[in-house]
Amino acid sequence: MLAHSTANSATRFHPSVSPRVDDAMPSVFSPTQMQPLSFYPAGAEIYADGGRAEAIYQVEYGAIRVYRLLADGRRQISAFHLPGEIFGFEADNAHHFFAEAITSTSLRRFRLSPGADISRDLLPLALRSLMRAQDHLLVLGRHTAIERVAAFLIDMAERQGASGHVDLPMSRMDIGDYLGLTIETVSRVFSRLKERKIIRLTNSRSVEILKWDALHQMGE
Amino acid sequence: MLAHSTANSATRFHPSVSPRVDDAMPSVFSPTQMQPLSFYPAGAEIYADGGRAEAIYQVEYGAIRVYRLLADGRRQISAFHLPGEIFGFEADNAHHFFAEAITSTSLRRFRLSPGADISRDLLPLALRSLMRAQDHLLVLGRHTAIERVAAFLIDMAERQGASGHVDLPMSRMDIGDYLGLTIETVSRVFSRLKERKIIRLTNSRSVEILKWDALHQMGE
DNA sequence: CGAATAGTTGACCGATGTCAATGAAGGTGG
DNA sequence: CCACCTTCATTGACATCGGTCAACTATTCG
Repeated sequence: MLAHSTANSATRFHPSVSPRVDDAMPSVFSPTQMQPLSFYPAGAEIYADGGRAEAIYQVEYGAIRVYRLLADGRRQISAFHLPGEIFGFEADNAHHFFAEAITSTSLRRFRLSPGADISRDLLPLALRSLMRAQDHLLVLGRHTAIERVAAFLIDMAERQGASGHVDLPMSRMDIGDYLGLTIETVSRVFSRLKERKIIRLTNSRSVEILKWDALHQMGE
Repeated sequence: MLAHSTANSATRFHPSVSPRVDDAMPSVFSPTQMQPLSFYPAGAEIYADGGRAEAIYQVEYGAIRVYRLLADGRRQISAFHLPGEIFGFEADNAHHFFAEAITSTSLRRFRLSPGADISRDLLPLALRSLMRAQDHLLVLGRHTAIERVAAFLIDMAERQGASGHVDLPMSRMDIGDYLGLTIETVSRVFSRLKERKIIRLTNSRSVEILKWDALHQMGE
């Protein structure tokens, strides 16, 4: 029942810090708190369960997975994060998750200085994160395999601008560990969706949605 | 695959409002925002999906279930709330869940006036709620039936003071809809735990934990 | 006391997991 | 640039956990 074999083999990588400030992505925080960008290669660890939580992160480009591990290796990915999205809040000052770069990724880091009160900025982000987690609870608790994959594809499509084309930076194993399925089941569901002409795969990481309505019907 | 048959039969009940202010339960909010108590009989609706969200609630006594419904009747309970706990935050000003009293319940209601900034008070509550949702994600995504029930019992025990005795105000169907299982599976798991002398049932709603360690081993 | 509701138990079934083989894609060194 | 190797994805055969359907029991509420 090992969900994956290389969970702890993620390269512990000291991120190189760029002095460049990219202003293309508007930040939710004041410019005074602006931080330089940090780069992480694919698989690099952003933070680990048990570490001190003293910052939150915004994805500049690339993609992040945030997950927990059980003692026997089962893994639950609680969220993926795409460009513009902010992650890393905790209820106390310790991390309770692992966060890793899925592909080559650049992050902006915002220190949470103990004095400053940024609850006004943080609350809407925390609430959005809560809503997303609760949406995901419904998927994991009450959706079938094909419904889970449909919901996942719709979500990814919407977060990427809702064009017909969806990029999947993550592996089948990542998708399985996000949806509570095995890689085989994820793969079979993709095949069934292809058969039914609901999606088309350019390659295994690039999906074209052909029947948006059919997908919506399953996914929610 | 109907998860329950009476989801929408919850009595729409106009709560009677008591003028009494109970000061036994310390509030997280300033006394000026103190509200009188509202009483709800078992099954009464606190709020419904789609309604305006203009308050949050603290349980005085009793128990609450917060859930979503799918079109075909499948239900996912995202949380139970016990005395002292606060629920009802939303990312926008609309509810995206149903909330019902499980047993006869009393709530304190805190209006969220549009002007006042209570993000300082709300943030830690929202973060705690987020953590709980993420804990539950792991249970639904990667735990077996027996592990789910074990985790549930541990959680309920800890929230009730972690003595050996656990009160379950909710039905087997509620537990199933919380854990992503059917009532039959929940019942069978309880029986297996009884067989193995890990728990004892005084009656179906009252559990005594006999082997805390065995339960912990399964539940996390 | 009787009816309705909730819970338990059993037999069987099916969706998804497991194990294994094959195919496709991407990275590396010659 | 190609050949090899490694990793990832797909597909098939089979096993299993939990769901479904049904009968029975226990509890609660008129």
